[in-house]
Amino acid sequence: MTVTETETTDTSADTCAGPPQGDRRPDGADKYTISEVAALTGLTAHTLRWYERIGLMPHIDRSHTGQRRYSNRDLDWLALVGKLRLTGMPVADMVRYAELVRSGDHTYTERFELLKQTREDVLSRIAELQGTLAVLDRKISFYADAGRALASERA
Amino acid sequence: MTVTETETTDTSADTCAGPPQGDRRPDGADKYTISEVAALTGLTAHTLRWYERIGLMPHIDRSHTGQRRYSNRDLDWLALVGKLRLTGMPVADMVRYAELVRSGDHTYTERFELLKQTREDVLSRIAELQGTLAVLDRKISFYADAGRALASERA
DNA sequence: TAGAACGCTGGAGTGCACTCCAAGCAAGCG
DNA sequence: CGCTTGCTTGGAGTGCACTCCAGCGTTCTA
Repeated sequence: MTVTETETTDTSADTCAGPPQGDRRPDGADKYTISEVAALTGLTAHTLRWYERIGLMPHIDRSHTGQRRYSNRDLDWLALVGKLRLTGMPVADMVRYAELVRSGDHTYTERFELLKQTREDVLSRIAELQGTLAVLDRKISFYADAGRALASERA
Repeated sequence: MTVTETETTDTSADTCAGPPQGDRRPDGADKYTISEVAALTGLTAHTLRWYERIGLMPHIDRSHTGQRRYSNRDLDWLALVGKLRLTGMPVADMVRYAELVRSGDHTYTERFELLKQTREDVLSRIAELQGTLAVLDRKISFYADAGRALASERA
């Protein structure tokens, strides 16, 4: 048996997290221009082309005149990339992940490790941010008290 | 009444969060060279000088030969800056905050607002990261399942 | 007192993630 | 047909946050 999926069935599940980017065309009629994808993803056309150049995107279908035509599959991939970007993962690492996906099923373990590592990173980043919240709250309440003191002084 | 503190009594409280950067000299004997401060904060000497240049640090005391001599107060400030940096606040905003502190007590409200905004930003960043965790976990369990399937196939 | 180690300055360089530019082709419209 | 709009390319430019360099002076250790 071979697990017949390369980031398709589960990336479409991925999109259930994130903004309700609903306006998609049905599969088979899924041909988006670069500017449509830009509007859908919030990335610029420049960035989309750049992602392709650096190998973060698979090669995108072209129209008979050579213009890019993105598919729902591409949109799914971009949604995942968007999530990974939010984790703070460097672009180079995302490119590495993309390469693993392109290389086929035998890279499952490596992808698994990469994602687990990313998960750890996210967890510690959250902890870090919660640490800053504590400091922020202490300072905020200091200034709130100072404000109250000043107000009562004026009264 | 005037609240007689300019980021001193409460920044020393701030340091209770963060790594146990204990090896401090007592007040009065608190003169640190730039490389000591670098070791204490994890910043490079370059960065410390740069922080000063851009106005993120107050002017640091100098020895009779013109070398920087940092005080405990400076260390406290650096601890706060470190925390703000962890929030992802841009350096320009930290400089703005530093300017407010230098300008005196009448900027309390503005500092308060800035910190509250930062707090909001941190909160939404945490939420964002938790969103990415959901996606990561889904993908990780996909690969874990795939790994199990492959293993049972070999059995 | 020699030499290593540390510190000073202004300014240039680095790496990342875009971001923009110029020049040109292609499609749609009045 | 001309005009606008959208897309193409390789390569150059931008902004941020450092990071390093050259050339010099100072301070510590043997």
